[in-house]
Amino acid sequence: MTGSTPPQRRKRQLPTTEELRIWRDYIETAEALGSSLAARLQSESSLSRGDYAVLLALSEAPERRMRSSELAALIGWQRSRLSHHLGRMERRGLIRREECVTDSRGAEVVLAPAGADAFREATIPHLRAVRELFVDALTPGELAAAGEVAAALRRFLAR
Amino acid sequence: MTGSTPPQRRKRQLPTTEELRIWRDYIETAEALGSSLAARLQSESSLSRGDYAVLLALSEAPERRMRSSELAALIGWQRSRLSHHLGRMERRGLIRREECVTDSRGAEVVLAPAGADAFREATIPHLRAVRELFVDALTPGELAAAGEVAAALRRFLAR
DNA sequence: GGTACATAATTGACATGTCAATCATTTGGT
DNA sequence: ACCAAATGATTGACATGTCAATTATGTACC
Repeated sequence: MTGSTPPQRRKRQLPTTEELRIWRDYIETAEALGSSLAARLQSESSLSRGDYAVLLALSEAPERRMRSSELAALIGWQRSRLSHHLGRMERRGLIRREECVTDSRGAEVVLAPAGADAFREATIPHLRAVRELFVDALTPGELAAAGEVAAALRRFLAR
Repeated sequence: MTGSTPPQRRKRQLPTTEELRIWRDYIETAEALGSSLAARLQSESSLSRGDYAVLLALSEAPERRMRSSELAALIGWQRSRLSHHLGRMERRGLIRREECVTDSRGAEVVLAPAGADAFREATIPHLRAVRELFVDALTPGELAAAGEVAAALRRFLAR
């Protein structure tokens, strides 16, 4: 050690108490919201948030099918996470996996009828929950601010 | 069905496309930030975010000990989650559990020396990560807005 | 055409989280 | 004092998530 670090320098490296308070508020609130939403989804539809994300992506995909790694990228999951989750969903009959014609390493994930049904039934309750837990809690200005904050964080993270 | 729902009515119940976009942005960004932070903590210190939350609370508690359910309430966990987690932390020597003198149903969680060490070593890297991933991504105005949004959501959720 | 490397996806081991059930103790009402 | 209900905490079963290793196939290049 060649000398002590002056306080000004430390302040540039580490968050202030106030910044830290906001961070904790931010992340804990988002996590609490996430679990509330997951609990409502679970109780109202027998789908988990993960199931819902997968089924939503497949519902919107052309032919209701998608390459496994595209799907992973689209919903932002690690491939191994998706693979495990698809295994569970396949056992429940929500999706099927088929070999890919153009690349025999690849797999295509296909929305199964039971998956489409489950998704359709879950949609309205899920959207209602988003409104009740998130949208209704914020003024229009706060909502817009939330969007800007998320966008800024996302840009920075993807940088 | 007695008739179709007029659009005005649906709009009051379900989020608009734009509101939904903001919701997804909000929750996915927070989750991505959470896992980035967890990954950095893990690689720089051998503590998980859960470990860190428990050790932080204990570090700040008088006598560095706390009743198990107080701890759960403080960090916002279900008791069973805490119980499982404490079991794992106890096996690693980070905390100890002692019987409570005033209530023999209860347990007290005590910060163990190894836990205090691990926490101390993890703190600086963790705070640095918070700054680099969160604080540095936002302007002062955005930071304040993030705080207000979190507060509003929290008030509404706790209502 | 064969070898090295990259890519797609799965697997196994294990950490983490949720839910419902359980157990022991305390508390409140009579 | 007694019993019923509430409380504190743990447990078991199982769903979910991460990491590193593995398998199989494609691609580049000499």
